[in-house]
Parts: sequence; C-alpha cells; structure tokens
Amino acid sequence: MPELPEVEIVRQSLHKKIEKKSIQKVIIRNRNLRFKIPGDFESFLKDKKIIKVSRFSKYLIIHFQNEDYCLIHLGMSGTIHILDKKNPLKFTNTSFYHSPFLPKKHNHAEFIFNNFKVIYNDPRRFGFFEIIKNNRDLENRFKLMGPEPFSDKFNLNYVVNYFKNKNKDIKNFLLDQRFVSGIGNIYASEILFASRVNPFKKAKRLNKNECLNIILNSKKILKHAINKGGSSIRDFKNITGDKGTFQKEFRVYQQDGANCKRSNCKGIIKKKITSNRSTFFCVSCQK
DNA sequence: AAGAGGCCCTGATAGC
DNA sequence: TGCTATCAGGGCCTCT
Repeated sequence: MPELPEVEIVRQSLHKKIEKKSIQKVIIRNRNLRFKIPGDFESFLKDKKIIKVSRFSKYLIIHFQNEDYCLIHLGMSGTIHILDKKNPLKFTNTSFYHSPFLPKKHNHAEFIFNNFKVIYNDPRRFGFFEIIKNNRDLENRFKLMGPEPFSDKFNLNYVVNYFKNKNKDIKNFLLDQRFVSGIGNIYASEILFASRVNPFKKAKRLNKNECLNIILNSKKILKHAINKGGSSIRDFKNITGDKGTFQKEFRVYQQDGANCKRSNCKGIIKKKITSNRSTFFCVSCQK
C-alpha cells in the first residue's frame, strides 16, 4: 500500500518515537522477507543510537551514529507498530493495512528499546531491510532512482526531455521509479485525472502543458495526501491513532462505475488493467 | 535497450 | 459452509 505520503506519515511518527533512543536488542521472528534478513542483522543493530529517521521515496532511512544506516521498505503490506510496555493495551498505530491492534501473525522483527518495542509486520513479505555502512553507499543506493515529485529536479525540462521518443504510456512512467520516485498505483491515477490526461497516452505524445500539469499535480496531490495523513484503504477499527483520510478524497481510484466528479463532465469512471495494475480514469475528460 | 509481463506472498472478498 | 478465483499500496527479473 504505502506510497510516498503513507511512508512519510510513518516516518514522522517513528522519528518522534525513536529519535535519540538506543536499540537494546533486536529479535527476528521470521527472516523471510523480499530479501532474507541477514544473520548478523541483530548484532549489527544492538546498542545503536538513532540520530533521526528520514525518508527517500518509499524508503525509510534510520540514521545511526558513525554513518551507519538501516533502510526499511514496507512493500505492499508492511506496517510498523509501536508497543508501549508501560501501557500494554495502548498501541500507536502506524498501519495503513491492518487493524491498529498488533497482529499476531507475520511479525518479522522486534526492535526493543528501553520501555517500548517497534514491531515490523508484513503478511505478504514484499518489504525488506537493508543495512548501509557509510555515506557514500547511501548516496549510491538511490543514484539510479528518479527525483521525488517535490524536488526542483522534477521540472518541465526534465520531463519533456525524458519523454522524447518514449513509447511507454504515461501511467507506467508515473509508476517507474527511475523516472520519478515515490508515486504508486493510487496517486498515479489521481494525478492523471487531475491533469486531464489519459493514462494510456504515450509519453512522447504529451504536450508541454500536459507535462506541466502532471508535474504540478504530482507535487500538489502528494502534499495534500501527507496533510491528510495518507490514504487508509483497508479497515481501521477502534482507533484514535494515525488514521489517514485521503481515501475520502479519491476522485477516480476504486471509483469505477461512478459518475465523473469533475463539474460539467458527464463521463463515467472506468477501470482498466495494464501491467497487472488497475488504472482508473474518466472516459470523457481525460484525453 | 526500451517495454511488456511474470512473479514473489498472504489474506480479504466475491461468486458459486 | 466451503470451495475456487480474483485482486491488493511494489519492484525485481527475464524475455523479446
């Protein structure tokens, strides 16, 4: 689930909770993630003090002293839960997929701090951890990825040049992390709707104005989603924690069959599958 | 070498 | 009720 806005919301709460704290111990319950958790993971993280939690694209970056880092990618179903020992019944929810209550199954890793635990849960196992041991490796790690939508590098020149002679359709480019980093399947559809651009239009056929609209709407929609706490598209029950509300503002995602929400448009929202992913768009106003 | 498609995995839901 | 099929926020790998 988690696209850039949801990962940012997780980052904010995680940073607040673990900044300047030390990991006392790491317990691995299940090493099988997208990439197997290495055998020395626990010993490497033991007694490490967290400087801060930052983010690039959909990656959380835990900063330790001495240029050590741990990347966390949540994949499709990864969630991070904070379990407070002093209040064992109270959970700080950073989940967008599951019930806020700590799931019993699929806890892969537990990070034990002085008086609380951080738990990584991931039913589908598409997420992963990655240890990075110096600044240069951290820079190189993201070198092949495109700029974030918010970056000044994601501008008209960049996009127009990138799209020259490109036959791939625009929806697939928004999902292509080498072109732009952090957009996923929900926001790609929403951005193209806001830009009035048909998702299946070939990138090289887009004019300057359409490119500009896509750029501006990418920045605007992701920022708005962050302000709304991200999108929570699966059930939340009995929670007063970090629940996103941007799903209430979806204009096309999961809206197939509905009337187009753009005033003066009489179109219907349709769903089409490309590259194994659903795409939602208005048949009338997205040309 | 760009682009399309398969695949990793579990769980929720729909349909019979 | 219980089965089977389909779909889900991502991204890596292979094939053409």
